[in-house]
Amino acid sequence: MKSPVELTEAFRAAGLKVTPQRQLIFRLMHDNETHPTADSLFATASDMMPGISLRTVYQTLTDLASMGEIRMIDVGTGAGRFDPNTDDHHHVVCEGCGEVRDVYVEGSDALSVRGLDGFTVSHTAILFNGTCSRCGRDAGG
Amino acid sequence: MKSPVELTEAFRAAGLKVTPQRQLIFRLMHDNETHPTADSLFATASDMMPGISLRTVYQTLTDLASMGEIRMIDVGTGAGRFDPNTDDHHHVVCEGCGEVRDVYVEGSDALSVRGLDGFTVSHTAILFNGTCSRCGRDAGG
DNA sequence: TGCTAATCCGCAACGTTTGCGAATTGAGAA
DNA sequence: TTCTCAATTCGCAAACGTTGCGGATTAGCA
Repeated sequence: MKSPVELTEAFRAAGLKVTPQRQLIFRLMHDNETHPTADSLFATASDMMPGISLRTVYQTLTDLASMGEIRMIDVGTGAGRFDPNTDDHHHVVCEGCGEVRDVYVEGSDALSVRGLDGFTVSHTAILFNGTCSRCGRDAGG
Repeated sequence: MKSPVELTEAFRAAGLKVTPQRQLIFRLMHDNETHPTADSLFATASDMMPGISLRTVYQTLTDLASMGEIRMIDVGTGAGRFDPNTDDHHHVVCEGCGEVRDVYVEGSDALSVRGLDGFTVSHTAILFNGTCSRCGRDAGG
């Protein structure tokens, strides 16, 4: 995603206003590799700006996503995650703690796929499920 | 998944009872390639057995899943889907009508993956998003 | 036939997300 | 700077999918 300064310009150019709430979310999402949920981002934002509403967090995240600056991802843990990394990549989620990390996959063009007849594929997502080093250690594995 | 008759044996062997409601769901799920949601299965079941509850449908699907007879899949369309196909396979979902079809992928062993360090991967899911032939035609594509 | 644990089912509750509307505010124009 | 108006904020309620609870019922075995 763009930097907070660039996002400010982009929002104004799109006829959207730049509010203190939005600027805070710009900063909290920039270079954020934790794949936060709307709620966890809301918790962090609330510490820095008491009174900000969850509704506004959702609103701004939706705006950023529709501008292509972030991506909403679904890793099957209930709540959606938001990812400022818009490069072509995939994800691994820890079944223990829910941590999500970016995964880069190459060579998928060489896959042999059967069953897509009639479908025009617009997007492919690979989701790895597993256990992170911390949870694997804690579980005595 | 096993046949309704085999499931009857398996349930009893596991100390679970075989009720008319469960037998109906066994039949409705057997060879079912529509990847139904709990609610759509409930609608079909209600036609054949008025009075059956959504709660029982969920319960039985959960039981079947924990016995490994079906799989619960999340294709990002809100409600979970249930799949009696327990072979190693993946899915494609139509962004227009929500239809889900099985997809078989070979050669994934040859993928070059970066970012899984520290993770013990237990399951990998590939989800294709796209448009089915019907929806593509309707959209004038 | 009788016993007992398993099941059924309706209801309420949960977590996530969105619609609504009144009050507020950003940002360009005057 | 002040004005103006559309965009935004925010709390509330509701939608959605799913699960917990508990009393009434029932399958399955002796």
